[in-house]
Amino acid sequence: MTAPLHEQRSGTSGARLPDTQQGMRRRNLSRVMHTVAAHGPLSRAAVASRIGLTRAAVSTLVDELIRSELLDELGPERPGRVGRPGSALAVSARGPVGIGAEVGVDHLAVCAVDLRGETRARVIQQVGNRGRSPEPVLRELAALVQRVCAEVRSAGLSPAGLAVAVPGLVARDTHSVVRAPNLGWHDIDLGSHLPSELPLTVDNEANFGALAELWLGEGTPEHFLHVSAEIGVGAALVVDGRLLRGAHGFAGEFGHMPVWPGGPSCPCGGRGCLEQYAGEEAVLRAAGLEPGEDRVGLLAERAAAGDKAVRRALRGAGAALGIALTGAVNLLDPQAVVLGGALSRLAPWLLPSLERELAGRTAGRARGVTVSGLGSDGPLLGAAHSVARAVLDDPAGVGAAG
Amino acid sequence: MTAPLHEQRSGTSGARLPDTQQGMRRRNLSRVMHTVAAHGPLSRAAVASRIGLTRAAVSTLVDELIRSELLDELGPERPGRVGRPGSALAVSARGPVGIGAEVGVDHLAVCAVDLRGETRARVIQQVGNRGRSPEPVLRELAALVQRVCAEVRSAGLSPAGLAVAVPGLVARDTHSVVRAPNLGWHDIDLGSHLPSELPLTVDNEANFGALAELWLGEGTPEHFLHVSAEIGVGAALVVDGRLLRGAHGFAGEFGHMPVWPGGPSCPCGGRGCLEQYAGEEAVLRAAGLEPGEDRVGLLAERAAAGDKAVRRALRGAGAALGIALTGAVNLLDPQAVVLGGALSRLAPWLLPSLERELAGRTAGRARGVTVSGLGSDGPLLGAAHSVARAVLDDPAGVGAAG
DNA sequence: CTATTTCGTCATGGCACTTTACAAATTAGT
DNA sequence: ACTAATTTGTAAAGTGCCATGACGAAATAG
Repeated sequence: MTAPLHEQRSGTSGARLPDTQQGMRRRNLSRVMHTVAAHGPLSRAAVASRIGLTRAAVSTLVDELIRSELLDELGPERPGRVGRPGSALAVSARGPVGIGAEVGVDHLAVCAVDLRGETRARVIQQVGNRGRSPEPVLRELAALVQRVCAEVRSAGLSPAGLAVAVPGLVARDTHSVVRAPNLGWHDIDLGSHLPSELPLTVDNEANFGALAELWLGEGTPEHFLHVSAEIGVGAALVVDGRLLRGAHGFAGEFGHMPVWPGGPSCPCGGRGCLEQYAGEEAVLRAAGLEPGEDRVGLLAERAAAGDKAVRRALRGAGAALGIALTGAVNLLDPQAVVLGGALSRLAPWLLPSLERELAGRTAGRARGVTVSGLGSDGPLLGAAHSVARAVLDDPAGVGAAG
Repeated sequence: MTAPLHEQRSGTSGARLPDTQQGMRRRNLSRVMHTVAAHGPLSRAAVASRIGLTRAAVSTLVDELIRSELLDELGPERPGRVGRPGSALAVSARGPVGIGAEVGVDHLAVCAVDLRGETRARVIQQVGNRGRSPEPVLRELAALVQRVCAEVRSAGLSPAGLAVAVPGLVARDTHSVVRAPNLGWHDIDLGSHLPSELPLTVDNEANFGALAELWLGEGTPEHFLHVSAEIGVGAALVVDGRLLRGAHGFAGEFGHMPVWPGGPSCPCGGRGCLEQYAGEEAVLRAAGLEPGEDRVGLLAERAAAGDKAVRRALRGAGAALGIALTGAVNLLDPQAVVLGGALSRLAPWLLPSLERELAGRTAGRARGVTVSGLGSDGPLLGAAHSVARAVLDDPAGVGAAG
């Protein structure tokens, strides 16, 4: 039948991690948590049959998770079927929470999400951060984080980690913002400016936005391309439910796909990059608008009002996006393409020309282009959820502390 | 009793495979095999310290592998250091072998590779397959496979599986060639035309070529983009040592990246696709040559001889490749770009213009472009090695049969 | 020639899951 | 209403796998 042949897991040679019984236990604890989190209240027996372990084994796993306050026993299920009713288990609402933070060009935001995925606290502060030096911005952010932490702690929750979304490139596996053109930051190590009592993660906002789409989006598949535009145009590729980060963590530079290789030159050194057609500045210029405060809102408003120049500008941007997406779709064969961030607000006017280019150039092999329902909340929610999911991925790591 | 294990190690929700002690054992057997295969003859103690298990545990694992004829005990190592010398272990040269096969446009090839990576048998047959119907071609291929199997069996080896590389699209997790334009095949199920006593894998030749590069290439990283051109232009992306196959298994359609979106129209429905500039036909036309027998050889010969038109054509193709690669590199941030297949023979004349475009458009962020040393052997070797590596990945699956 | 180091193995023990058995709680059937 | 059937959760015994600690074997160092 279907041969297992190709299933090479970790690519290549040599020393992978050893497999010990403790590791096995940890992975099984994680499986129980994920299963309960994903499929609502479930009895021990239901969990057992879902993950393929015996009821007895699941019982001991569940005991441990309940003792760690990661699972709650809700009591007997309403029967309905023959046999003794199971006792419903649910992910605890009073366990650890993930803290997500976002540094935007004109705002700071922090929120807390529990293991069930519920947002338990949230603060947004409008600030013009463009060109401001990092220290005061991060001091303010740290204060907001402390406020949210205090709030959730008083509700009996314990912050398990902090994830920060920034509009710029972050070096892989570090806390360093290599460059964030819209903030004017270069080589800033967030680790030294933020509270150090929480495990810290720093990543690009587009990456967190894509993860939010994966985890929270309605019917989002496990393999998709997420395109978002705030000021630049970013993309994030999710493969098999995992983010593709690239060798240096810089994957997703969609803004500099060549669209018309002979076109206007771009600060990146290239010519005719996507950003020259679909970037915020380019669209504003093509629409004949002055850069102002809420630029995206302005575009959406004018387009909705029927402004010819604006509509033409957005059609052009959509076409450029379509051409760039053609390349990406041909190369990556994603199950879906999702437009997020500012693009989702402008989608009604972008989509027609975008889909025309994409469909025309891929001759029916086109994948559906969908629009994110998360709006501008994606990165913040993705950051917070990434921490919560890290707990689900290794419950023992947190349970030990508790 | 080969389990159809579906080894999805998704990062996300729900029911992954359970972790049992048997699974642990299997994974540790695999680790031992991989370690010995990758790092030459090794003593039990050396393996133990490399993979993090105790000497005692490794001893039992090794015993089992020796009984299965997957490892050989070579005897005491030459000392040199203080202490009792270890007993060298090596991957067996008389265990299972992987059978690789290739259906080319003008040849058929089959080879056998043992667990050490040595090629133990090999047959090539020149045949013009273009436009020939699948049945006779596959009958011939099956005969070659039988010949190679007989040959290795008489040498005491046992074929563990068959992997076939085809120049076309293969539906994910099937044995079906969806379309192979250069052969003129559509929806052909290879499973029903090939010997069924061996576990079968069918995949695109570009994919196998990339895997060969990963496994056999000198200093090939775990994250790279492999571009190969035979008739079309294909690409394969390796991430973390694993092939990115896409939602439907069609990832890597590099030939239809838009390069000059207003350019000549392409059978795919688009305009100005890469294939219109760097595809074999396009290059021959631009060079003013007639399509003939060994077209790539002809191009290389004329270019080497200084033929102006040919050189100009190749410069153009290189530039188009560079533009298309710019997009891919920006999007994927690979550690390297490798040119394989026909491109490696033509590299001397393609590279200058290719690198000029790539470097210019990525402003120093360019990754090195390297040329594969495997030449046209890549796909065949990749196929055979994929079977051999599948054995290393799950020694228990084969050992049970032996 | 002895002390030291390292290797491979054996016996013992602990840990994680399975098997088997059983009591508890519900529905189905008479 | 009462029994049979079914399902759940738990407990006790069993199995498999690796860790620990001890030992003899085989080399080097002094």
